[in-house]
Amino acid sequence: MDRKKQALFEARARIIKAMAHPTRLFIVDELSRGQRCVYELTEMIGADTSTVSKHLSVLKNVGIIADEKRGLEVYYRLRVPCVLNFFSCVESVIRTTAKEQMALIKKS
Amino acid sequence: MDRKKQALFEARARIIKAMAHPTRLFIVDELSRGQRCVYELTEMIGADTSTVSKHLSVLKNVGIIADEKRGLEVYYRLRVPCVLNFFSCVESVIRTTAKEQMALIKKS
DNA sequence: AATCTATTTGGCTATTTTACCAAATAGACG
DNA sequence: CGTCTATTTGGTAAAATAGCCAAATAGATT
Repeated sequence: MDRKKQALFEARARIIKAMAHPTRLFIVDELSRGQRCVYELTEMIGADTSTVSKHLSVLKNVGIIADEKRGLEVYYRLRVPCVLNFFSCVESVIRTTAKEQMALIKKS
Repeated sequence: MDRKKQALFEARARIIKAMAHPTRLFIVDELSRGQRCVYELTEMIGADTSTVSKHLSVLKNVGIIADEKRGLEVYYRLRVPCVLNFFSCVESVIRTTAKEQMALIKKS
């Protein structure tokens, strides 16, 4: 694998890694329904504000979400909505696995 | 966030996390072009065989790839090809970010 | 200017992930 | 049977991640 290809896969991994956490997936899902500020998300998630803020910055750093300050609150929004497509594929991985396990159970 | 919703996002994160590594993205990409055995992948990747084997088992454990032993070799194949869709979205995240940075440079 | 509010940052610990080496396993083949 | 080959597993050290608390910031508001 040459240096260029390596760099490509590293760049891709950085973005996918940003999605690879339940809380951050929740945030992406929630933002797909509109802008939310930090304390709205914090309440729904039920973690420390600082924790939520850090999750938001992970998503922001790779460009998945964007923020905008309005008054005291900072509102976040989805910048690249196609990340929602991840979900349908992920569901299909889950379904495929479930189906196979079902088949195994029936056999035994 | 209730327990059920939490579990859903955890299940999804587990699958996305399996993709969140450059080497594993390379493997997925390579397997999209056909079955490969461990030493073929190891050669392309240029890491220890045991390292590659472990990456393969991460992908296999969540059901993204499947294996089949033939003779001495173990052949791996993509079980849920839709994971390739991740790439196009990831590219669009990269493109969006790049465009914005370009705009910033022009302004200054 | 002082204070209050929403958010971010720094610091710390616990946990997880990764990579390599060495050793174990599984099966093919002389 | 013993050996050779491809792969997996166990062990370990280094690095990355996640969560909380406390402290710092940035702006509004009085």
